[in-house]
Amino acid sequence: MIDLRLLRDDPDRVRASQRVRGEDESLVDVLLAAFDIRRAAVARADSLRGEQKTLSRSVAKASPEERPAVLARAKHLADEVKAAEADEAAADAALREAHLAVPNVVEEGVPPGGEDDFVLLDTVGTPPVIDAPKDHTEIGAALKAIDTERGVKVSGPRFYFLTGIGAQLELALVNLAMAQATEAGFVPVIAPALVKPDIMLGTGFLGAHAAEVYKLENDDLYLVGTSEVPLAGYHSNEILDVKDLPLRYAGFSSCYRREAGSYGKDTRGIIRVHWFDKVEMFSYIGVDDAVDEHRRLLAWEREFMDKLELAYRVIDVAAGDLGSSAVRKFDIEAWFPSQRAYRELTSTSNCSTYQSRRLNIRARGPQGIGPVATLNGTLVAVARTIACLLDHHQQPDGSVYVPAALRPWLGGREVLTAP
RNA sequence: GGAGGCUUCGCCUAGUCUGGUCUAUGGCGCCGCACUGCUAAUGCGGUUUGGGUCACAAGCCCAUCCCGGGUUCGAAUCCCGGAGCCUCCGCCA
Repeated sequence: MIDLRLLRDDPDRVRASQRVRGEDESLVDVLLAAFDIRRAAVARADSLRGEQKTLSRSVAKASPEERPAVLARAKHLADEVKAAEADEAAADAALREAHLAVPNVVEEGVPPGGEDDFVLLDTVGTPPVIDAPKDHTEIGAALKAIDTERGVKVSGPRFYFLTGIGAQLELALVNLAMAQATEAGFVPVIAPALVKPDIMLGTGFLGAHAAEVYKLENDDLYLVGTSEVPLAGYHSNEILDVKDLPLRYAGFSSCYRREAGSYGKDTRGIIRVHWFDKVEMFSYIGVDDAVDEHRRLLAWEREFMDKLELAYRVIDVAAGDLGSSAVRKFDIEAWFPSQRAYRELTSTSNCSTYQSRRLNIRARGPQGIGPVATLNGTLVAVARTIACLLDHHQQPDGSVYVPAALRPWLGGREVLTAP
């Protein structure tokens, strides 16, 4: 939900944001109009209610002779109030709808355009040169680490079992990520993967990407696609203390994605799956510090990539490819030798006050109560990272090299070999 | 799943039976001022949140007593529905 004051003061900035996102500029004017209509409706209902209050108080004081007349007037006024309140409610609903339809106002400097219009910020490491590289599905099967066949048998396409060293690899990655996050001052959190509708709506996932989300109809709950959702909801309807900011959480949870509209994409292996586990960084921070915090989240993501000894690049995602909550997004893409391509492994977004407004999260400081910014960043999306590790660190003899940082969590193993 | 109790502006609490300055009482905490070598104590004042008007000030106005409806000129208070918490019973791990 964008700041309506910003909209009123500088509607052109919001229009410009819509333009670089490739979205409808007229939504801005719809929102402006809805805002004006609501303000007028509120003013009218307020003043009628005020009159009614005064009049109804005078009923008790009225003498028996004047009472019938006063009552008659009061009754009439009560009808007017009722009508005005109905108008007010309708104007409120219209404003809300228009408000939800406008995505966050992008940060200055975000590249315009769509998926292919990203700007390359950095390239790290040298992609390994491998003769006839195998992909992670083949390697994972040989190591008895990934069982996609039985995943499909039991749960359907885009499901898998991690077994043996594969299961251990997940635990190792999660432990490594959690250790790094904890050392950086994040509070480790195990978060629920099912949330209520208002939380899902508040984080902005029921907008353009609603088709991506699993819903449990019988229970009116959603399966989260990332622990960003429960971590954003964690402080919903709360007034935080500015002294406590930034609040940083590292959430571990399972993540569920319908992958609607990605038919035929990455059908092999565990790069694109309906369920995976993830450690996500989440920050609540003062509005003025959000841009710096975004850079810090990116730095922590890079630190983790470095620990995994992967060749990767960092991109500044174009406006049209941002989620509705984000003002800016940086992705880290790691090298997959079997695909001869960089593929997204982590992603960090600055959501400024978009989520906190929807979720009613504020902070109290010396200057009173004000908005807070929320930001998120992936530390490790386990399945895809395992896929990358197997692919990237495969050896000619079929074994897989274990990055030094991961070894303590794998009983000191330096290579993974078939059991 | 069954029975009962509870939910008031940070926390605790008065008020609900008997609808009308409830424009919500008091305490704790917090903020400011005064007093005092310092601290503490004491005294005085302030302290829900959101919205409208407006300069995003002050002031004024509206809403807010778990949520949603209803009755009424008027609801914290009466009626209906829902949620959450607690206790007991049942069931399950």
